[in-house]
Amino acid sequence: MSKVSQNESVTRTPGRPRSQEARKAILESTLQLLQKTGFTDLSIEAIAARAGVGKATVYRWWPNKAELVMEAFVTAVEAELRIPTSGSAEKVIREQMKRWTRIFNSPLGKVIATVIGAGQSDPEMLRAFQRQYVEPRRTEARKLLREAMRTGEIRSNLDPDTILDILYGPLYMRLLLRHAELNSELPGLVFDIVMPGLRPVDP
Amino acid sequence: MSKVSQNESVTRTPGRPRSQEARKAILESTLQLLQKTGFTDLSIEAIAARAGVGKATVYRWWPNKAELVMEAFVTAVEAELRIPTSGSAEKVIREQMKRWTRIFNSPLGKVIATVIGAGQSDPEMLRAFQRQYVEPRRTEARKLLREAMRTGEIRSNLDPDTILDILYGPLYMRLLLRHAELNSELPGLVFDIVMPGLRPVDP
Amino acid sequence: MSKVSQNESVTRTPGRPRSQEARKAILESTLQLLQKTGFTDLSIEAIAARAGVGKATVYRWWPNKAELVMEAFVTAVEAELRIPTSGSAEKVIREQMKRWTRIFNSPLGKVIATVIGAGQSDPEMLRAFQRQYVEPRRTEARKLLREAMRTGEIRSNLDPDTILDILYGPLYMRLLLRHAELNSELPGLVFDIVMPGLRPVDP
Amino acid sequence: MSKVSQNESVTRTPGRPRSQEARKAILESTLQLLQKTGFTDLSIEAIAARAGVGKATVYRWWPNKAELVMEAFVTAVEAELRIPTSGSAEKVIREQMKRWTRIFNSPLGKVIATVIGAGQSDPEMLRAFQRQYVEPRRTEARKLLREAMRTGEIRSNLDPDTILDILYGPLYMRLLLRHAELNSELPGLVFDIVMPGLRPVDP
DNA sequence: CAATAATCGAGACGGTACGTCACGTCTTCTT
DNA sequence: AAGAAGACGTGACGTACCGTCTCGATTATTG
Repeated sequence: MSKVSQNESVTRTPGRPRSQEARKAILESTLQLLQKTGFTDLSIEAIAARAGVGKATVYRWWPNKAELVMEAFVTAVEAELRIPTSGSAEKVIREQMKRWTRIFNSPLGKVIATVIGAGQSDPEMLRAFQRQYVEPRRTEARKLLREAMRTGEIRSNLDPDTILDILYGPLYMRLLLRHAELNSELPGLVFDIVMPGLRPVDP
Repeated sequence: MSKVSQNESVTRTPGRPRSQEARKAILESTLQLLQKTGFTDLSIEAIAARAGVGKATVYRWWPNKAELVMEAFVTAVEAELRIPTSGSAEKVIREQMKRWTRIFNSPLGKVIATVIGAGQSDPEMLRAFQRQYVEPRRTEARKLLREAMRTGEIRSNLDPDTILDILYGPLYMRLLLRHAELNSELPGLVFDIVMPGLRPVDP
Repeated sequence: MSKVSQNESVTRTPGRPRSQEARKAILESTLQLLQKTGFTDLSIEAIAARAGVGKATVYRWWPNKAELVMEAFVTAVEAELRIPTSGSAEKVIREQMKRWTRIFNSPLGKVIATVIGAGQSDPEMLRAFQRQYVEPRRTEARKLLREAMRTGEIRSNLDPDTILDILYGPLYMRLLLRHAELNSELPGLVFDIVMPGLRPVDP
Repeated sequence: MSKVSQNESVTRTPGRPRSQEARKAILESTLQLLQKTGFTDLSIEAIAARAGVGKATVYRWWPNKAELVMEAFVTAVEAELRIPTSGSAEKVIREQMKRWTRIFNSPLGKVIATVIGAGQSDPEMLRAFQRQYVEPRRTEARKLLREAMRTGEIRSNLDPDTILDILYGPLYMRLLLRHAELNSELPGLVFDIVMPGLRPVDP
């Protein structure tokens, strides 16, 4: 029995290790440039230049612009991914919708819109977006709804995903189509209209 | 009195008139290439080549890729823009949602998603999309809803745009995020959940 | 019978014609950079930049650096390619050797050495060098020697090319190996040593 | 008395000694790649990879590609550098010229041409070539010629270097310009033409 | 019916960014 | 210390499109 760290032996790869400074600088300048130029006009050349990094270093670690933007985006969003509060499903969802309305109106909202937009020409990007952003939140939200169904807070014969799409759809639609303002009152209005349809029919 | 074309003061400009063959060929190849490559990878160079047209001819009539795509899109969508049926608001909207679900699943759906996607990096494009596609339909739909409010079919203290966003939001969300299937049952499910919240409270 | 220029009908190709300004600027900056940096360090990027020309314009007309350098070289050398004087073979060759000694010591000499040097790693370049530079001069020189053989000025059982290699070999050797000075006296020294072996044995 | 290594003051540096396997592998793969790709396309990256060696190991011992190639070249040529036979100057030189004709036609000839070619863009390389290859042989050849002048075998008022350039010039010229074949008969032809000019005038 | 004028195709132009390759240097662990 | 492995910033490669610009040819209206 030795003091060798068990099977967590990290087995360092040989060679010079990846520079964390470079990685961070790249992700940061990606995010900054993304906010001012949009996805299409965003060039790897400019990202590398602003990060003080060789272009090859970018290509060494990210296969294309989409993956790089996704990682930059996820890194920025990470803190926001959790559903923080607890309480009745109704209260939690209401607050969560308000929170995302604020996020959609912040610079991050522009990035989210850009990522979804880019995903329309880049299936890989859209898949990454689903996997890293949509699905984690959906999973938590579905759990919340199922629990609410069990307790009788909402009707139990509904598909959780459909409910979520009805609640969040208006927010995304206004984020992406910009046909109407995405103001702080919208979540409340939406909720008030939708809620009656969710409650059990007979008290 | 001369053979001047009557009073329909067309004031033909001198010089060779615009070639309608070229115009059609350009719009058609734009649409075709758009469906197979997405907006970003769509190049004017390729459009002109496929249309058998000089590049300058494209640039003479459309200022940029976005406008060209918009015109190609609107030309293709034109027939679908009207709300055809009449009857109770409930019935009309229900059918209209089903109809758009079908369109979203057709090749045209891909084009719509592409146009919205491109709009995220190109404000001009998004504005053209709103003006030429969203607004005409909204206007008709708003009228329909206001009439239904007047007759007491739905509650009168609601914002028509919010209602429309709740109904169509899930469709657009699935079109753009592709996180779940956009099948023919969705409109019914959405409608059944939302409708109770729209009806007048006390019978 | 019309005044149509016969079959010399130039049949212009369609499209914008090649820019002669660009062509000249490229050849000139090639020559200038070649003299200061050598072949290896000569970059198409730098040539294009100095010529105020797009890189693609260079690549449109020359497949690689070697061909470009060859054309620049030949353009510069063109005026020197003729054997100008006439008289006895002995006198003509003697003067020609002196002339090339001067050329080898001029900036053009550096270019010639560079071209031959580059040819060692680039067979295509060497072939172009032979075709465009060596062979034209050889042809004239061979003719001169054959005439001198006919008149009995030099022995008739010798291979003209061998004679030329003996006479010019020392010049090229010093140009390329730089092991000894290539001064103005060398041609005379070489000529005096070689000449006895060229004259008919018995008068 | 200590375990100090005796008086054979080799003063070994501390640390791991240089790997002779690595050195040989590098020189060998340099030579092999040189024969198949030419100097320009020869990359340190490829040499190191083929030798199974880290790039830094190459750079630790050779400052640049030119020096590395020179050492590889000299190592290969070393055995050929001596003038082996003795006898009359005429006979020795005649045989030496034949010998180099054979060498020039062997794979080594390609390497020599490559080295001279590379030297045209790399003064350092040319200097190394002179120092390590040209000069040693010249020194011996000059001595031979001066002895022949002393014995009256050849005229004494000639510059040995000029003579050598006349004799070897044609060989180098054909090696480098490839305008004519460098066959085994050439040395004899050259020698027969040049020799009369070397012999004393009056018998 | 010629002159004028705008459009057409073709394709060259000066640019910008692409994604790749090798450079020569560096940082890690191993020998 | 020297080794291999391999990441680093740098810079040129050759390519693809950008949007603009000449060309000659074509097709209309105007004098």
